[in-house]
Amino acid sequence: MHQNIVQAPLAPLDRQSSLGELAYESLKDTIIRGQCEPGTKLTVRSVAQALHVSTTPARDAINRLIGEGALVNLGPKTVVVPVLTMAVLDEVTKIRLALESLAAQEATPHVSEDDIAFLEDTQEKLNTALDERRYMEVLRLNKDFHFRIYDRSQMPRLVAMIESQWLRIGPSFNGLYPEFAIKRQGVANHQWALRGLKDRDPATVRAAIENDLRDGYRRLSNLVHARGD
Amino acid sequence: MHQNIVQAPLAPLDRQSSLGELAYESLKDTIIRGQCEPGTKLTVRSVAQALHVSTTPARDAINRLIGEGALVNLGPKTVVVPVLTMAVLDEVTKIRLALESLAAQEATPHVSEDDIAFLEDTQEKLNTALDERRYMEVLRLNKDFHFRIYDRSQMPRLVAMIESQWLRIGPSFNGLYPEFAIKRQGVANHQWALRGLKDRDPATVRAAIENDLRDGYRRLSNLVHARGD
DNA sequence: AAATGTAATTTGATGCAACAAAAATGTTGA
DNA sequence: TCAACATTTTTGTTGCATCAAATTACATTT
Repeated sequence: MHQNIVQAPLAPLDRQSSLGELAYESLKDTIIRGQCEPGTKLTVRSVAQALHVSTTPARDAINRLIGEGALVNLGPKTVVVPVLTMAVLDEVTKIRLALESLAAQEATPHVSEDDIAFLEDTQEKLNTALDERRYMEVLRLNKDFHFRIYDRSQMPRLVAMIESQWLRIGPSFNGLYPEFAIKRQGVANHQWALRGLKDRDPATVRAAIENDLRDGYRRLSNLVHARGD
Repeated sequence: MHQNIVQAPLAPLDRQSSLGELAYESLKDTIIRGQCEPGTKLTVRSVAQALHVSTTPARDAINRLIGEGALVNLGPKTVVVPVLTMAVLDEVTKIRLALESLAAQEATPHVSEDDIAFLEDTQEKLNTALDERRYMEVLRLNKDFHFRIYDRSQMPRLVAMIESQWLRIGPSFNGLYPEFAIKRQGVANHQWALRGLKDRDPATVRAAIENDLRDGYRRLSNLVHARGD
């Protein structure tokens, strides 16, 4: 029995860079969107078939995602999209607090007028999307907001590490409860961060981001608890 | 012209788990020991030949190490052991401060009597090795000391992230200047950390580890600067 | 000599087949 | 009905041939 795990939301795989790279991007995108229900088994051959490539690029993509923690190796022949447990959420949150507050703090001196304009624009769109209950877009805009700041830290390795932490949490919620991921309270934190950026005050930006993460943690931990029924 | 890049210090590759896993461990060990001079090109075929495996496991190992940042992809067909620049050292140090201070702090409440005994024993051996100028062993013992603490944080993902930061710095010094990596001042920091662990005072342990990292940073940055001649 | 163009070689990527390990399935016996 | 066993299928791993791209070596010209 061949499970067709990954089919609908696949990019057509235009040929630009290597197939392994494209397979990785496509698979990652599918996972981060929550299109693969956590717990779903992934096999080399099913991924290869879904992406219309041979086993080698599929294997590469899976291995890479395992390395990032976006997939986990349960048994000897079972890789799955991990189900977020309370223990993992706690650990990832602590890691995120350490990394993202560092990025926010380091970014502050390097934020330009253009960055501020982009962030204000993004926040406005975010508010609109929130009003109109377009939650998937809210998630995307929220990510844009955060990473525009982090990018300015000029610490590319740090940004990559932060991304892989988001990749650990996203799959369990983005597809299932997008409406819970962001709420009104997040807006206040973003405004607070924007104020800190304009004032070029790293401590304020840091505090605002930390508060944003803590708020998010509370909502997510409620969901994890609720799921235990 | 076939450069035999990785030859002497290769483990014989006994067959226990997958070849890819063994190739990864062997190659990683070679790199971390500084046996591959930074800047050295690695090719799939040369690694495969050195490890007496086919190209597939060799490719897997290289890809995995690229993912971890232990190897970098310069050109389209050139992966090298990265040469540590000042920019990278600065970034990695900031990341390490964030991650390792978190690990030290979280570990403190979970440290047992056995852990303390191990740490004191390790520190004693470290002092001896330092006196007898067995610097490679000093490096190993220093790593044992730090990671025994970090392990107790009960945050396995965090520990893995810390390890990959060590992997970014080690290759450029362990093989070249092992005598500079640890000095007397490190001893005081370790004793300070031990005191904090015995008192179960997370703030002290955290401060001691941070100080240890900062001392290490000063020494390493001197080396990086000196190398610019 | 230095620059330039061309041929030979090296190299990563990719697909594929074979194999052994592990699951899944089916069957038997109580 | 369920547990234990045997069989079939699935699956990751590994090695290898092929191909196109990239690098290197070399010859030619200025």
